[in-house]
Parts: sequence; C-alpha cells; structure tokens
Amino acid sequence: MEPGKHTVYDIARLAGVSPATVSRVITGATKVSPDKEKRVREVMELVNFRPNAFARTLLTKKSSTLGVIMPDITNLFFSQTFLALERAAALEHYSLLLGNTLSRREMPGEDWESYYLNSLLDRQVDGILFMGGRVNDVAPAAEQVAELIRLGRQKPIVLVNGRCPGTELRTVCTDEQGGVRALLEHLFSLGHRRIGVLGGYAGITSFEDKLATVTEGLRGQGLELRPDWVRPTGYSLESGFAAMEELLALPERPTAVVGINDYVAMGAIRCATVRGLRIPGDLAITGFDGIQTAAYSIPSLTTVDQNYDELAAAAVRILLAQVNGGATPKDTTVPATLVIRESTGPARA
Amino acid sequence: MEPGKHTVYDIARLAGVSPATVSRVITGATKVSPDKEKRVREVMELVNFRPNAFARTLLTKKSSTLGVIMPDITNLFFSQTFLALERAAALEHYSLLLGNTLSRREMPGEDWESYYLNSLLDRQVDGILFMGGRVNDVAPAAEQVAELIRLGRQKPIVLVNGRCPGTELRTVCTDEQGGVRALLEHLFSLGHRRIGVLGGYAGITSFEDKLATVTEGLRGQGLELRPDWVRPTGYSLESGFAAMEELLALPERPTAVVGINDYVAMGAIRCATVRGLRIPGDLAITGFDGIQTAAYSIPSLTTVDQNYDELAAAAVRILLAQVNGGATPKDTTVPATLVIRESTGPARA
DNA sequence: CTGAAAGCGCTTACAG
DNA sequence: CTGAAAGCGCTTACAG
Repeated sequence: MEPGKHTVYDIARLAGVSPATVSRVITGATKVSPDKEKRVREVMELVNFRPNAFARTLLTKKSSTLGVIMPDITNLFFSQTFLALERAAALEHYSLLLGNTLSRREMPGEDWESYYLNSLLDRQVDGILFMGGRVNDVAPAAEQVAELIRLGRQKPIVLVNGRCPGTELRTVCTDEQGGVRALLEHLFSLGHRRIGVLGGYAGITSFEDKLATVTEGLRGQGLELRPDWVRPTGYSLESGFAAMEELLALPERPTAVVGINDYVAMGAIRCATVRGLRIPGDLAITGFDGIQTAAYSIPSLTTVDQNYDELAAAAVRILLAQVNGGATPKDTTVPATLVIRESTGPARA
Repeated sequence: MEPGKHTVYDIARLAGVSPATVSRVITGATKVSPDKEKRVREVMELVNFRPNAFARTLLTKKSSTLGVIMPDITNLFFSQTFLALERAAALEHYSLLLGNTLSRREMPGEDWESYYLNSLLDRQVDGILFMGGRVNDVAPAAEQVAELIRLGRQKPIVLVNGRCPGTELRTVCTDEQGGVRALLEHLFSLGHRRIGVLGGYAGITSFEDKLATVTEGLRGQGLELRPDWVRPTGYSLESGFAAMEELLALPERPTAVVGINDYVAMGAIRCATVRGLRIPGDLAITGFDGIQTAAYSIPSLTTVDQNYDELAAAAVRILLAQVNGGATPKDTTVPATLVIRESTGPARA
C-alpha cells in the first residue's frame, strides 16, 4: 500500500495481464476486455496506484502544465486574472506554474522574466501565458523581443494584455480603448470638461494607449488635454497618492481625473480626502480594472471591469489551440464594461 | 538550432565525447577534464540545448517543483504569502505550482482540495505547502484528515497557518495569539473596555483562536466579552460590512471592534462611515494580516503584520528539509507585529 | 577522468 | 483484444 512504489509492471503482475494492457486502461486510448479492465482497476484502486506523470510526459511530450508569467500576484488585477486562468485551465485538466517578475524598476538587477521563461520551459510546460514587462513596453529592447521569438518557436506563448509587434505571437487583450471611451462619455455626460490623467509610466502601453484615447476623446469635444494635468507616477496606491498631491499643488485643477488603474484611483482618493476635498463633490475620480476592493473604497469607485473570466477563457482557449496545433487568430480583443459607482458625479458649475 | 530537438546523444556526438560526459557537465556532479567540458558547453550553447527535465526527474525523483494549495489568491493575505513563498523557493531553484481551492461554503459541490492534492502529486511535486480549508477547521472531517495523512506519507506536506492534530504533519504558523494580545493591549491603553469581534466563522481556527484570546484578554481586565458583540459573518469586505450593520442595529455598541482580518475591518469601516460614524472618534477598529492596502484605507488601518517573508522562509526551509530527509521541528511559530495607524484612538469618555 | 550499458516508468506501433 | 519489445532522454554505478 506504500506510496509511489508501484509501477505498471506491478499492477500487471497482480492483475494477471501485460503492462501494455494496464497502460491501455490508464490512457483509455484502446479497447480492453471488460473483465481485464475490471481486474486492473481493482488492483490500481487497492494499491492506490498513481502513474508517474514524468514517464508519460517523456513519451507523449505533453505535461498538461502551463506557465504563467506576470509582474506581481499581489496586485489584484493580476490575481483576479490568475484565478480566472486557473479555472479555465482546470476545465482542460491543466495546472499552472506561476512566476512573478516584479517591476523592473524596483528590481533592475534581476531579470526574472528571462529566468522564468527559461525555468518554465525547462519544466516542460506545454505553453506560456505572458503578462507585463517587455510586452507592455511601447519600444521593448531588441534582445528581449528576440528571446520571446526564439522561445516562442519552442512552445507557444500567448501575450495577455500585452503585445510584441513584428512577431507572430498571439495576443489576447482587454479593449482598453473602448473602456476609456466609455469612461469619458460618462464624465462628459456629467458635464466634465476639465479632465486629468493620474498614474502610469511613459513608454508603457497601458499608459500611452489610455492617454492617446483620452486625448482623442477630448479633441472630439473640442478640448485639449493639459500636460500638467497628466501625472504619470506609477501604478500603485502610493503612485495615486503622489499623483494627486502633485495635482493639488497646481494653481488650477481639473473637475475630474482618470486613474490609470484602480489602485491609482484609490490612492488618489485617499490623498484628496486627507487634503479635505470631497469626492465626487469637489473632484470626480475614475479607475480602471474593476478589482474587487474597488466596490469598497470610500467612496466606491467608478471604473471599467476587465471581464476577467472572458479574458482568461480566451487566453487559455487560444493557447491550448496552439498547443494542439490548431489555427488561431493573431489578436483577440475582449470587451470591457463601465461600472458606475459613487466616485463620479456632476461637475461643479 | 531548432527547439527541443537535441538530446545528450547529439551533444555528445558533436562534442566528440560520450553521453555520460555530457551528463556530467550538466549535473556538475563529477569532475570532467577542462577541454572536454569546454567543448561540451560550446556545443550546448550553440544548439541552445535544454535538457529534458522529465527524463532527469524519472531518474532522480526530484522535480524541483513544490505545490502550493490555498483558498483564494485574490485575497491579499494569500497573494502576499505566495509571493514570499515564491521568492524563498526560487533561492533554492524551486518553482511553484499553485492551486486555489476557494471557499467550501461557496462551492460546496467541488472538492478542489482533494483535486489539487492529487493533481499536484500526479505532477510529481517534491512537496506541498498547504493552507486553508480542512487545516483551518477546528474539527475537520475524518476522511479529510485521513487523506492528508495518507498523501503526507508519499510526499512531505507542510501546513502553513493551519494544523491537523493527531498527525505528524509539520506546521508553520503566525503567532496569532501574540498578535491579538498586542492589539488588545493597544486598545486597553487607549481606554477601551467595551470591545467587540467582527467577522470569521464558528469552527474555523483563525476565528476561534482569536476569539479565545480576546475572551482571555478581557478576563484579565475583569471584563466579559458580550456575545452579541461577536458577529461571525465571514472573512470578506462584504462580511465586514454586514457585521458592522448587525452591530449598529444593537441598542448598545462597543467603543472598539477587532476585525478578524483586514478585509473585514475595511468592510466594517466602510459601513460605519456610510452610517455616519467617525473612525476612530466614534469607534476604533483593528484588522489582522497587514495587507498592503490596509495602509491606504480611510482611515488607515491599525493591524497586525504577519511578517510574510519570515513566515514563507520558514515554511520553505522546513518543507525542503523534509524533502531532503532532514530532521524538522513539528511546530514553528513566527512572530506577528503590531502596526498602529489611524483607525484606533482614545475611547470616548 | 571517461565510456558502455543498464534502467527510471510509461506508451506505442507491431504482430498476432 | 492482447502481449513482447523497443524507446522516450537522461543519469548512474561499474569498470577501466
């Protein structure tokens, strides 16, 4: 009854059949006579037989494991995405190996992206879901793109909310543009004309893309985005706090600000509240992501939900299609949903 | 130059040595003459050789992969713990397979704990770090304990912030009792005598243990814990909100409440604020866990930090010691640290 | 220090 | 439907 002590040979001997037959029962790939199958199953049950997945993988070249690379699982956006990916993968009996790369700004010395890319491939994952880092750079370093291309030839790599122009890598992305447009329309409908942008970093797609959409949206109303109302301080609660502090130090301020994500918006809310402003009375604030806690900030946050389940299902579907050699679309876009809560209200006259 | 196409035999042929010598270079276990080693390394570099980890695992029985089972990675307590575990594991060149079991209350139909326990073992993890679920039950079901014991004989399983009495499974736990005591002393020093407990579930250790410590602490001051000031509604922001609503519906209320964790405390803060109470002026609130966002709630949260890095380092160290057949202490306790912020203040006279 | 050979545990054509 | 045999890619005693 002891652990991992048994092999298909033991089972075969105990059940009075050949190892091949035991294997056939395990895989279910070939017909086996009912009585032999029954005997085999009984023996397997009896000794608690657990087939060695590695021996099988050695033959089949399929590990039923996918790798996930993302910057920081302690960011709710990523953890909600991960959970959705895990559920989608489990439906296909895949497990996930997770590697967090953290911010390159914070740990410039270590290249966790390359480390995990290689480490996961060494562990024979069938494919990789890649988020953050170089695929969020507007202009990624040439050798980082080259690495992605090279490794992408070994195993399929799908970029989630990222991109790598000039490669054949598949992407699955939230419709950030549509989300920001919905946010702007909401603000316009409340009478806001003076709008700022908080958080993000220059050169990062999630910032540049949103900025471009805001600029465009304002132009559509005959308005300009004032450069000093754009405060690209980062992506954290701290960043949002700092961005709001910078904004409040200006002689004039907008009536509404678009946070680059929910954390930034929540940090900004805290700063504005501490400084005595009322949200949304004195200043409307929006987020982006739709993380769980956004519904519980004070005031609760108007934001854009990334539809995690849909995003994850698409990413896993496309990756597994590639694993299985199927055809897949180059780029997939998942719609985002405006969620109106308390942090936005009519513009002051 | 193509991917995964090469074996040690190819390398051996190209370098003019035997496969055994190639293997020796890879493992570094045995001395190889400098010039042969150089030739082998050059060839491996040239063809981008990636040794098949599964073939090796088949021989060595070591996958350099650990499994992590936890309820919900979207809870910051768990994601912060996971990240710390990952860093600790990476130092030893281990990767982590993650399985989320979610709440059994919310998904009673599925037994994700058993699913992942078996799935991870099938994938030949060298050991498992187990959190939540059955090891947080004051009285876990007999068959669930039996499963843990049985699987624990196959591969080492370390319980993190959980326990399983009657087994030899190693535990690594935060000193919750010490943390709650520090919180109580802080509240007593502020003059609070009327104290309630919000959140948690009856029968779950993280609730029962804290409740016992609060009861004891109050007794030490000649005080009683009023049963109606204990509102065990759960562990989420929603739970905290609901608990506070129940509390405010009572004819009398405490001057301070201990949230079972930070989410509950933050949900409670939101409810109290919405109902027009001022925190901490009208009511002091404490949390437990020290999640990142607790510093950014309004008001910021007085809580107990679980010292994630230390907790994780201990858990990984003990698990790997077991993997390598070393002796390990049965139970390890990691100190918690009181963090005083804005949500607590002097009791109203 | 080095090579030939066996073997880790499974699956898969190949015959029958 | 079923068994004997070969092989997946690596490592490890065993000789030398």
